[in-house]
Amino acid sequence: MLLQSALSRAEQASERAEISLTSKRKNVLALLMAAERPVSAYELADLYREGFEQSVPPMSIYRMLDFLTENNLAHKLNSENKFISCAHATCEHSHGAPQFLICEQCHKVKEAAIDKSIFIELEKAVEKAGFVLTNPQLELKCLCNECAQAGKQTD
Amino acid sequence: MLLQSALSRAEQASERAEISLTSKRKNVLALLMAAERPVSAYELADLYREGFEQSVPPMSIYRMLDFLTENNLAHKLNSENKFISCAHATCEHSHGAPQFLICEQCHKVKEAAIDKSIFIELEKAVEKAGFVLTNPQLELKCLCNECAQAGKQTD
DNA sequence: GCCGGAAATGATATACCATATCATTATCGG
DNA sequence: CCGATAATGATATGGTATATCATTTCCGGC
Ligand SMILES: [Zn+2]
Ligand SMILES: [Zn+2]
Ligand SMILES: [Zn+2]
Ligand SMILES: [Zn+2]
Repeated sequence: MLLQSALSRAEQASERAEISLTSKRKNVLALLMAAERPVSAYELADLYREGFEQSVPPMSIYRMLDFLTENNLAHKLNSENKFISCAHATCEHSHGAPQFLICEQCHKVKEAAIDKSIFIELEKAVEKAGFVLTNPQLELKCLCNECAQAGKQTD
Repeated sequence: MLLQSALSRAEQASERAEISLTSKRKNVLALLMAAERPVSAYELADLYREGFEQSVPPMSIYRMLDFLTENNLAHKLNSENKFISCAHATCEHSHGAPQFLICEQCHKVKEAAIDKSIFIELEKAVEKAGFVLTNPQLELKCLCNECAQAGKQTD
């Protein structure tokens, strides 16, 4: 079961991060990991009820998500109003500026670090325009190869 | 009055674009231009009532915004759930992939074209990850120089 | 000018996302 | 055990977005 392996991964992450990952936070993280796609806070509340047979109010989910995102165990996709587990939640990989490739068709998301050279060029361009980059997170609307392929056939 | 000059600019834009820019759409565009910052559809409904002494339901505002964004006269900032007039609404400048620098402090926004070399590198990186860039629009959380300066003093 | 279809707008309902606030419970060192 | 702090629950409310059907406006053909 996906949830099972996600749980053990969340366990590992919890041990690595020296932070108070309570059982509910861990469960929310596990649900995010099992989802493998962005989910909303309200969806998580539903998933929690179904997966753990306990009702958790959305308000609490939001707070747990705050915690998880502050600790880079999860991310918020601002352009989607959804959340996703960090691709590096289970490795010690230090967390740089993330970049999300979002398939507009199947909503699969791939997280990667922003390419170093791109990052530097971006910073330069921003500075030139009279701004300072503070919280770089790129969310790029794409098609995954599968969906791009499928699209071509029906064109 | 800002609205007045925005109206004439909207007029120009309307003439340039060979599209059916109705008077209400033009008014919404004028309001966006006068705002000079991102505004929500519901804010626009309020502004419309105040500015033109006529009540327009949010639903209609959304539709007019759809039209304006489809024709690159306005843009939606997906990460803010707000709308902004296109910086090139009044020039014949063909519209490439836009990039928005958003001041997290004062919410000023600057629109610029994505730097060509950055765009190419982005496309390469995306392709390498098994995706195809479809609708490139960068929304970068920044501080404008004024706010960055102000921030330093109070640190 | 009248007519009929298409486009635009209005009206209403509803779903979904997010936060504010106060109450309650869990946790932990002393 | 106590008191402080952190975490969670409960409730209310606000903000954003869409679905659907009704009405009006616009425009070309007659
Ligand atoms: Zn991450
Ligand atoms: Zn896909
Ligand atoms: Zn533009
Ligand atoms: Zn600023």
